Amino acid sequence: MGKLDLNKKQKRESLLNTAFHLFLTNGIQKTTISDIVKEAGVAKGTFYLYFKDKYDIRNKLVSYKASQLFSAAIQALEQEKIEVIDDQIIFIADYVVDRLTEDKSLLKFLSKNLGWGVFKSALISPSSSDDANVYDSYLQLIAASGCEFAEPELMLFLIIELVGSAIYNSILYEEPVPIQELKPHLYDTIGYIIKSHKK
Amino acid sequence: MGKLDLNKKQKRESLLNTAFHLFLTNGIQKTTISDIVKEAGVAKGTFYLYFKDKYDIRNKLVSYKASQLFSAAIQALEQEKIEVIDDQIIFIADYVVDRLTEDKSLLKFLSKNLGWGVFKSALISPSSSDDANVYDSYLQLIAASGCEFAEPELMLFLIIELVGSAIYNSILYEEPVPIQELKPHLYDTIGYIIKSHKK
Amino acid sequence: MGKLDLNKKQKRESLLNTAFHLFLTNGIQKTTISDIVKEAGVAKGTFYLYFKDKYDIRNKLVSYKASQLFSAAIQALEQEKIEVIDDQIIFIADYVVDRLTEDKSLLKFLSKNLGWGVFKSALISPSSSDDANVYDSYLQLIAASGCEFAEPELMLFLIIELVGSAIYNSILYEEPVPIQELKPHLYDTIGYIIKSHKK
Amino acid sequence: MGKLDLNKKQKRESLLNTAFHLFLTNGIQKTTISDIVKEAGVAKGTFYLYFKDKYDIRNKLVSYKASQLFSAAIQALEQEKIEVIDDQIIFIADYVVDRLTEDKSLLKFLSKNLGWGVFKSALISPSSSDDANVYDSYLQLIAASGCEFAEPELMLFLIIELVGSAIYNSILYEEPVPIQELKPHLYDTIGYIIKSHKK
DNA sequence: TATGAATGAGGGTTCATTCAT
DNA sequence: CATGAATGAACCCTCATTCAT
Repeated sequence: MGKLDLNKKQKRESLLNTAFHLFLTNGIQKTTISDIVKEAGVAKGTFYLYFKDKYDIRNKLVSYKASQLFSAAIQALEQEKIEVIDDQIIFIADYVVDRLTEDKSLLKFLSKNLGWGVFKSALISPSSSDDANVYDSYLQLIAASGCEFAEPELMLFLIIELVGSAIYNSILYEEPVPIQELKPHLYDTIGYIIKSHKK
Repeated sequence: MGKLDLNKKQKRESLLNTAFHLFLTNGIQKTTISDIVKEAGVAKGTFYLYFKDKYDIRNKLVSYKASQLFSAAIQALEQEKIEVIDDQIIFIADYVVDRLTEDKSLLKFLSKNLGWGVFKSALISPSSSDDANVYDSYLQLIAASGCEFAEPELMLFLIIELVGSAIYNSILYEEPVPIQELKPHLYDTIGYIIKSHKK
Repeated sequence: MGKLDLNKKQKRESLLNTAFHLFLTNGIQKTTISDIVKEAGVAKGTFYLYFKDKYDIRNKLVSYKASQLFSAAIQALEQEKIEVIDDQIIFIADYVVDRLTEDKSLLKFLSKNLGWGVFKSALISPSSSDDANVYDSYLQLIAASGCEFAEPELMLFLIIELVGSAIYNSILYEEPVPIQELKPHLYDTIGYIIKSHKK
Repeated sequence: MGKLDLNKKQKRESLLNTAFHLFLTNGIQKTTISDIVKEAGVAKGTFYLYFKDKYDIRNKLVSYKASQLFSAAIQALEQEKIEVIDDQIIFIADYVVDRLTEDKSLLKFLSKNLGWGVFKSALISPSSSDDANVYDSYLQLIAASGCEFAEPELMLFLIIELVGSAIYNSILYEEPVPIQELKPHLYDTIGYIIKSHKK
């Protein structure tokens, strides 16, 4: 990779990092392209060499951050010796919940922008080629579980939607209960969803 | 009520209706105050006599529309002879889901703006005094059910979040499955959540 | 004076007092008619029954307050036993300076709006008929002094302009020197102006 | 200086000239940014690349014009063979008064906006680096005069305030006397102020 | 590739004034 | 006399986007 290419990559990275930082701090609406390029230290026109507009860079960030989060969860799972698929999935959910409890800005950012559509496309075709394909890992877990599931995709969908939307208020506003109190009910329900999908 | 007061109420209603219509058609971001007043047939300054800004009118609409929707569901329930609390709640959920399936614009509008916080405040203290207090009705159902529930609020929260977020993709994009296919799983899970909260 | 007339007069007074208070607090530019009527407790239309616009009420206030200030100075002079005209004028100047040092808001208000034109018309034809004619009092002082002055009006003009503009920075910003330090130079110069006008 | 920089400077100048012209013609309050950019032939946004708001451009103009005026007076003084400091200062005052008598718009503009604070900062730190420091020139005159003065700054302050405020009505409204009639009294008083500050 | 000055439509908001009640 | 809802022109300012360098 030549020096110029490196420079190019650095500019892009700088824009991505800066945008992420500003999105978390001030929200997407209140972040302007001017803000991003000023903090990234590049000229305004340069932004348009790499991204179509503000929402282009947002989508790329959502994909990247979601992919990163789930990859880390799966890696952590591999360190553990959890055999049962039910427990494996709950472990991943718990990992993600904990991570988002620590990083509330990330929670806000992902919750507001991560629908099932973005989620699937993000995890199936990760932005960087060397990133793992998270959805594949999920299917492998299922396959290796020894159980058969009627509709694994639907099952994942239900879990994701339940968790994704319930933790938002619980973590940010402790409403209707704090996250630690919510967890048992959440994981209990996840357990039921999994069980009910087993053939 | 004098003629003037009547006129005032009409202006307000006109603004609310117009704003609702434009929010559904073009989205909130792309709807400007100019658009609203132009279509409502009032002067720009008049808007500011009734609402603080665009988000004030949105919040009032969300409250009003959500309250309306759930009130209708509860009224419909009263026409039926459903005894068991589990079935009553699922009936309400089903009524709401059907209504939102018919009116996808309303689905979009409410889904994007109706978090648990807004939801509760909307249903507990409805904007119009003659509106029913939906949350009270829920508590009455619980009380009349003959069962005791550990945490009825948390139970409702889980159901609302699960349904509210899952139906969005299913209705609008038939992803991962169309709503008719999703329903059995959804109501099955709701049933489990209710059961697990019974003392 | 009938009850209705009294009410009328009260409304007018209320508007004047409120406007004065708001002009001092927020400045004239930033005071709106809405602010005035809201604080005065009358309807918006009522304002236009008494005053043409914001600048009409300002002019009336400037006249009134200036007239009041100088009348008080002349009254205070009459309590003293000062014989010489030079000392009499300096006494008046000193009284006014002290009063404006205490009430910096009044200083700002008058300094910004009291040119020689407004000043003369204010003091020659006071708003209320029972108010003293300050300029007449000045001429009487001159007449009673036993001295003859070449151009008493010009003399007063020079004194007013010198004092009026010099004390502004001195009182408000202590620039270039605090008012107590400025006074001797000021009164010394006034003394010279008077002396040089004596025939 | 590149072509771009030149263009930039021209835009800025164009805005300054246009604003000055409009401020004189219509007053500052009634001049809008729209007016300025329209007449300057640039886009609205361009204004904000060079100035913060209307008052920013006004302050820069006041500084610039005042600096220009006094520099010219000092240059004119250098052409003359006036030895005595008293006469030198009166020469400068007279030059300024004559200039403002010719250009009544400039008189209005400076009188309304040139307090002692603005004045000093304008003349001590001129906007353009190649502009003379007028206040320094004044101090040099004092130093070269052979006299010692107790408080030269205070002396200048008194003269400036007296002249600055007295000529306004005299030039514009010939009140209480036309400027030619006022001059002898004015310069007489200035002479006294100078004399009284000599040690 | 990279720049950043320039654009200008259009956003939200204010407020003096009117007039039917 | 008094009201205050309604007006709507006009304001300031932002900011995504372009394009000559």
